[in-house]
Amino acid sequence: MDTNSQYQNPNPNPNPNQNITNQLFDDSLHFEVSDYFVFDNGSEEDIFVPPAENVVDESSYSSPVASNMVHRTNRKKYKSQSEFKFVFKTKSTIEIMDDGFKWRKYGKKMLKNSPNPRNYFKCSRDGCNVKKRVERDREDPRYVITTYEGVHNHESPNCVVCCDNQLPTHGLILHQSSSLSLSSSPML
DNA sequence: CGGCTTTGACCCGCGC
DNA sequence: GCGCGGGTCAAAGCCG
Repeated sequence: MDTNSQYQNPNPNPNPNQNITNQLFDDSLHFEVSDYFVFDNGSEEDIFVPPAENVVDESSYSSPVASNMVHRTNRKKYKSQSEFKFVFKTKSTIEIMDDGFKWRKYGKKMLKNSPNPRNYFKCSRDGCNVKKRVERDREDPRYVITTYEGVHNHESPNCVVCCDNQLPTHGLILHQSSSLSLSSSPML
């Protein structure tokens, strides 16, 4: 992995879908972030929270600790693990959006009671254990549900604007690559 | 040839 | 205790 090239390339995503992504965004931003949810204990698995409950709990901002990341030797912590989690739902025609970070896909799973597969990604940066899950809303396939777990310990390769007035540690970040990312901690 | 995706198998938490 | 279901691993194949 040539990590240096990531930082030089404003659009590091090698995914073939990237071409589609850029095309879509060039074509009048066919997506919108509809909802987002923040969980800090990994205790909430049901991401289909009614919109009225889409409240960002300020307690979630209490300094996410990277050391809570699951070590490979302690695999299968699952729901009991305590690490930062951020879920948001996006109205999009594509599933894999470029959020500025470089992800490696490591799994795909068909879920029960859902016609759509769930895709599993890890941040490909060495030492960064952030994970991301992407799936289509089983109730409304027009929406893509993205779940971030963990905290990036590095800066996004192509961060342009950080709007963090209301989200002190989880700012929305716009990228040159035409989409957005959600930063779960102060960039290190 | 290196990096990435795919995919089947395995692992383990949780509910019954 | 058992089975189900979700998360992860890792080998194989693909692609630039």
